[in-house]
Amino acid sequence: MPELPEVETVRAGLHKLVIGKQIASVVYDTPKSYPNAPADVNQFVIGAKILDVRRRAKVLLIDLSSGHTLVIHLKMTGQLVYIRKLKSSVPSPQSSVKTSDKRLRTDDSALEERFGAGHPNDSLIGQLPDKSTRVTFDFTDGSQLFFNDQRKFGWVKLYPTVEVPNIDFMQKVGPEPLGDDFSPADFAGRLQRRKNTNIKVALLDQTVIAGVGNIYADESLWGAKIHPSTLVKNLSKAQMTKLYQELRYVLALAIEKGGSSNHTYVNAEGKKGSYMSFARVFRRENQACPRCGTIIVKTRVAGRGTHTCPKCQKEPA
DNA sequence: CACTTGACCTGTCCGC
DNA sequence: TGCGGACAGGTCAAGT
Repeated sequence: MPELPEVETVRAGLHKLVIGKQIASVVYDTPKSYPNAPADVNQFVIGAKILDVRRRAKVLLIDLSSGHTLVIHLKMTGQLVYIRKLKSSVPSPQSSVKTSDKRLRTDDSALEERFGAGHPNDSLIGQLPDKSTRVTFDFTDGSQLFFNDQRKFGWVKLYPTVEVPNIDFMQKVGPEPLGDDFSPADFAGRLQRRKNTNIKVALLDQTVIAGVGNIYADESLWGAKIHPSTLVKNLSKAQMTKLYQELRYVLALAIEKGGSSNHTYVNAEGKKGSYMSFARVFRRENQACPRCGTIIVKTRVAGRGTHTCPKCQKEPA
């Protein structure tokens, strides 16, 4: 799920929902999900209020009144789901339906039904925590925030707020591609760090540019008519500028659409993203290229599933 | 060094 | 219907 637009969507949703809330208790499954000492969690999280929710690259930063910050990486399958407390908590009739039920996962009308009334996540009351829940934050007003992560790659970590800029990751990560001060020249300059590798690898390298993952790498390369295997050093200045424009375009569009989602994904506000219906190559193999009608192919570049139009994106010799 | 591969996990899908 | 294998939107560590 989460690349820059998805994490930004979660951030914006959380910002609306949890600022000012006070954390009453925290439950987590293993130290892997929350690698701080339990004593630190007790001292700096319990009782603290949420001051701000920020994002850098694909990482979420939740600033607490204790002077500490929760740093959260969702990796492949992480979600942050907020559930408010209902005045009278009536179990949803849907709650008896297992989430493994295919109809619930794929049928939009079922999702509409689930998210129809009140806060979109109200119908999840009683369904969380579930087996994917790694961390649960209980707020003093009875509402809850769940960190769910099927594949257990993600993590939550607590740092003193003033130390966050010094975290190794923060030191190394590249600039925000949507930043006002990020120019085509900056982009071309950063790419020179990886001039001997192919452009897809360079886009996915977080130290070159922050926040690009497999979806938006494929989408932007298609937009710029550049084959993912093209070596960075063989890109013309015009191609780099075009790629810069396309990258900014797809990232901004995806944020506007609430990110990408297939079936079950919902953000903190319980809304689905709709970028996938705008995707032009990603997961559209065997379908027509929207530009020229050629059948889109799926290959493997840099060990990642890669979608291209064989006509628009000429493979280097 | 720079680049590639495997590992981390669980779940789903596809072919036999 | 069951079972093995490949694959999934991310990043590290280890290997070449």
